[in-house]
Amino acid sequence: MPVSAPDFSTRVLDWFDQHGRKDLPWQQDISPYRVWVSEIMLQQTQVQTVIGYFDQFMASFPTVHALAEAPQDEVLHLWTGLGYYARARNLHSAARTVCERHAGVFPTNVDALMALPGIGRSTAGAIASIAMELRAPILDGNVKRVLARHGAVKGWPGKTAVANKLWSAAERYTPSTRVADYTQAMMDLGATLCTRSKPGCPQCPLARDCAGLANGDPLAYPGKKPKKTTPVRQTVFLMLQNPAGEWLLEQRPAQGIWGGLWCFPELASEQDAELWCLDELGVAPASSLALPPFRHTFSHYHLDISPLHVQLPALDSRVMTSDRRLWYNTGAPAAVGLAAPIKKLLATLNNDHAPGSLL
DNA sequence: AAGTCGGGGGG
DNA sequence: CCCCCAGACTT
Repeated sequence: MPVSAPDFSTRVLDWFDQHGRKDLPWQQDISPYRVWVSEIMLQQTQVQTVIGYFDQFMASFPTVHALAEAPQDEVLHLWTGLGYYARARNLHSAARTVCERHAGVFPTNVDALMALPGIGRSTAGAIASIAMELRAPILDGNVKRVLARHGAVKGWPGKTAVANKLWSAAERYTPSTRVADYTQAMMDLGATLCTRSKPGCPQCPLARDCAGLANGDPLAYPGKKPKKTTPVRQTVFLMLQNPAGEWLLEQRPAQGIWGGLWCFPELASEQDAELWCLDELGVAPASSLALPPFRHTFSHYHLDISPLHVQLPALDSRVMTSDRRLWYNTGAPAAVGLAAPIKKLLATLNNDHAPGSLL
């Protein structure tokens, strides 16, 4: 039997009042700007991870104007390690749009929010409901799980037909009062109670009419994404160090992996190192040392990285004629974005400089 | 509809 | 190893 929408939302709200989280950083001093930044950071990223980034980002860019006026490198710097860097570039771009075309005020309807880069239907619904008390549904990973179980909606939500059913349920149950609390409640319910592998059905306010539970296998919902083999790619990180101890980094193009971040030059093979140095810098390496290879895993492929540490002789200043190259000083790091394995390698080598190290 | 885009936490 | 996370965008 279908539940009446008021009954559904009332039970969810009552549960939230008693058990929901209300002390997350972005739940304080709620504003469209703060909610927007948090929702972008939280896309495909767990709460615990975002907690380590949100306050620092807001301290650096307290207003949408501050964000709009910041250099992109600084935005990416504060995003380093969060992943999905297009989110940061889109956030920056959207901040400029809000300032230049909306006088610094966020639009107050879902369609106009969705017109901003990086804001899709679910994020627009979250901003509208949480920050503006507008009746707008969301459908993030948590809500998908709650609704798929409650309605026994079969299939993987990546399929349009399945997503449409879930959006329909989300729309139906979203109340017109206390929408902000309801939205927070549904995400919280999915994140803390209706979890992927160990749902707390006995404590759930929706257990009474949960079709997935009644079917005897709530874990079957939502359907799983079809898996396929992840390919392995190889690369060589050319870790060039000048006599001052600085590292040569290059900025990656905006499109593709690690867009806009700064990385070591990449080679197809260690054999290419000497030629690269001669062609690009006009000098031959003073010495080189292969470091232990390691694997970096993305969502869609593995990257086997072979770091090659190369010491350079003194060289002239022609190297820096490109604004997409810089000498990175780990003692006084530039405010730029670094890919996670680059950051890790630099940290490792710094530690290895401790007394007794061979490096 | 399928592919791309990170990094990390938990089982 | 596996799964997927307060998804959006491009092709």
